Amino acid sequence: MFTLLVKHITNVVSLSNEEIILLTSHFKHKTLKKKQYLLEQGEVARYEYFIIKGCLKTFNVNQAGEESILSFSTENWWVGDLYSFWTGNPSSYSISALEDCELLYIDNDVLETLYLLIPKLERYFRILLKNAYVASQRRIILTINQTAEERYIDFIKRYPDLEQRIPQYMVASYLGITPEFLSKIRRKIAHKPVAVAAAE
Amino acid sequence: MFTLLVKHITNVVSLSNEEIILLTSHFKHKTLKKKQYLLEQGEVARYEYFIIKGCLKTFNVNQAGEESILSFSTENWWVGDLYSFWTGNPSSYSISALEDCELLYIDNDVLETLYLLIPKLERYFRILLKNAYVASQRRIILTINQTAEERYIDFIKRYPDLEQRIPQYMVASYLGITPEFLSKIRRKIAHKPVAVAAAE
DNA sequence: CGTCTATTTGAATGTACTCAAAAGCGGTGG
DNA sequence: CCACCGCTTTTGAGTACATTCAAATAGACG
Repeated sequence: MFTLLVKHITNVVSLSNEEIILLTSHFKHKTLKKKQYLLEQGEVARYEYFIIKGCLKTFNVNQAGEESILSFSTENWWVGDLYSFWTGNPSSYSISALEDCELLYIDNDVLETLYLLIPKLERYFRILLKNAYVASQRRIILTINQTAEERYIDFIKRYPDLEQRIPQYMVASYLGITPEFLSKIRRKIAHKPVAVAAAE
Repeated sequence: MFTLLVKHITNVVSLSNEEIILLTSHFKHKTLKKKQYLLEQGEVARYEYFIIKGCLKTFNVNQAGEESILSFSTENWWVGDLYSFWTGNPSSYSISALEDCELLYIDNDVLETLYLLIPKLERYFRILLKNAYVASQRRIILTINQTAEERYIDFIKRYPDLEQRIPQYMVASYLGITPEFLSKIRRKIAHKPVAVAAAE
């Protein structure tokens, strides 16, 4: 059950067997059916989740009721709202399952105390956070200076697997465009499929 | 010289006097004149900089030669390219001074070894990183589902001081719009200044 | 004062959205 | 097995948001 998780951590920092046992003893297992929620906007986030199987979306619903998808998360990634946990403020995001999911989760307060017992764990999360931060910086640049068509081509190149698993209108929401417009982009690209390959 | 830096760190984690002395002994001081570069796109980032005085921009220049400003940084903030340091890859960003600057900087490799001597330092940077990540998530949501006008109003409310210090065409670049269009937004808002206050 | 850079203005154009409707597609029940 | 239902995707017309290009003003600085 913990294989994927332990592998993911020890790829980044080396842990002793004792540390691995201590660490995994604090995780719990959870399954989630498609469309179920892990976190609802307005709640305070208490847990961080590691995905063994399945796919989830993190999204924000604004005052006008419009949904914006911040991210998709799949196997071998963490999901949760760091901001909410850290500040104790209600979360600005909801998280829900796009497929049936299998997760491991840990209480954020327990995690903080574990940092003291296993300092390398703090390093592991600092490094993950750094990667996530870098990726989001990249996405900002992409969003502010590329057209929707360029962003879509980037998306399917970067996440070819996700493109298969996720309905198109959600991809549109992630890209910040309407489903109608994404449909038109796809039609346009289909007529010159070379462009996608050439963009390598 | 180290007052601001030490204050900033000890606001987040408590350090002993010995730790403070050890830490500050590894920092160097640097001044930068307006328009000088701290890092050029393509270089590998070696240092993290803490800003004592002044203002800088982090930006990317794409193949077409268009500049996109990723962030502005001022007093009491860190600046540097974590991605470049972490991967050893050339940086995708340049950093340059918008005003004469006074900085403290530390070699990233030295910083990594200091983490082992002062574990709390790792916590400090993890927390900073978390805040930076959260802010960039927020900006993504803002960028994908708000119009340029809404983003501009958000910007001047969030960074009223920056608005004064930074030329308008750079604000436009940060917002991902043309300077001409920002000018038109400002004219429009000027006619109904209530909107800005009402958006509180 | 002149020069250089930043900002404003306007017209024409392109990019993306809204609204309405049609077509496609996967289940479910008769 | 087919008919129907609900949901996703596609299409098209009209509109709004944002850009480009060119030119006029305004500001900063030597």
